[in-house]
Amino acid sequence: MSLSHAILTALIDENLTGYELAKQFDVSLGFFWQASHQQIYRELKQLHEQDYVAVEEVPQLGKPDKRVYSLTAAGQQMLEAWILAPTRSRNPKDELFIKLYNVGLVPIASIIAAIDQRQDEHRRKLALYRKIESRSYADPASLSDRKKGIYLSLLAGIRQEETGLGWCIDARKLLASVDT
Amino acid sequence: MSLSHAILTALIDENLTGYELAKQFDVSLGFFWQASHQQIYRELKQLHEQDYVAVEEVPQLGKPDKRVYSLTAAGQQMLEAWILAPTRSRNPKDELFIKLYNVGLVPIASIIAAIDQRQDEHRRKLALYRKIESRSYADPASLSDRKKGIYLSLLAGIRQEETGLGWCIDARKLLASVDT
DNA sequence: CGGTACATGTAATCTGTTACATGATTCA
DNA sequence: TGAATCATGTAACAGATTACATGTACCG
Repeated sequence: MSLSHAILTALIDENLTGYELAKQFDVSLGFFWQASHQQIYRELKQLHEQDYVAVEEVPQLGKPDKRVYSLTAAGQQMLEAWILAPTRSRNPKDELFIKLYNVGLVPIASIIAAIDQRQDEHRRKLALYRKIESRSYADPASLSDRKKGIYLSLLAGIRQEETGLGWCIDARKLLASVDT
Repeated sequence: MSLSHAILTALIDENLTGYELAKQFDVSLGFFWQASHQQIYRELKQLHEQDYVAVEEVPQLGKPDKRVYSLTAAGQQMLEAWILAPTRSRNPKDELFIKLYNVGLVPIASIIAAIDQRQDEHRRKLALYRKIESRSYADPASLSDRKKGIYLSLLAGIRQEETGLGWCIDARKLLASVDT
């Protein structure tokens, strides 16, 4: 599965602890692939058993010892092979649409409330992504190759949020004609 | 979880067998919530234990007996309560972006191939959604309330695919400036 | 004194995927 | 004859979520 590949990807540039990886998965890569710390620790254990990552134990004063993970040659090879393989497309799952199939069953206000909630989420994410864009990716053509790839992910995020936001507005308009 | 709610939603208008439900989950509702027949049979068993659905066994000639499921009053109440509750937003997971974070690690042609594959998927889905739109939802304002909800789901699908398709085209352009 | 950050994990449960299993009918 | 459709399921495994568990340090 792909959590392992996401972890290996994060380890290309820097060596990280499980804790630091979990934080990475709350931002950046985490915009497109989320994982909890429990998943990450479990996955790191398995990656280590297969020698795709190496560990260095770093004792610390007053804190638990750190376990700093780094990518091995085998790990990088595995990652490269996975990139060449066909990409599995995610099956979409969105509760909001199940709710929309039930217009007429419940007061329309409750459906509209769900759309408003979604609209807020889109707005928050869009603001965040645009901030990152203007800070680090203002001139895409002059970016390094690696940054171009990351920029394209960000661009996909921006457009998805814009599309979602626009849809929320139009959905509200159409639902205004529904009573109850 | 929401598979149960998707099943109850499908049972509002018609009584269905597990097999028929599985087919529904390949189209319509399935555009936004996918499930395999194994999941559906398991879920139906649980829904029945909780009395959210009722079963009628229908003997058939030459075929295995059918088990036709219908929504109970308790099931409908449960569904209504769920619609009123806050909508959990799905954590996004898309392998393609993990691959994009690795531009520079592998020949760029392999990343472009992944984008082309995605572009095809968008095109296929878009063509399908537009066909459904022109057949059944050409005049949104005149639809029944229930159909309006379903139409909005379809509209979201159409826009998502359009956005994805546009992104693929732009991604290809930017990656044209990357060598190797 | 309470909350947040640092830092690592286990256990139980819930979902999802893949493979296996059966058997009739219809269409090309 | 072989593939597709109808119709139901079990079993094993993989992946994700939620709750539990521990303990220090620093900031206000």
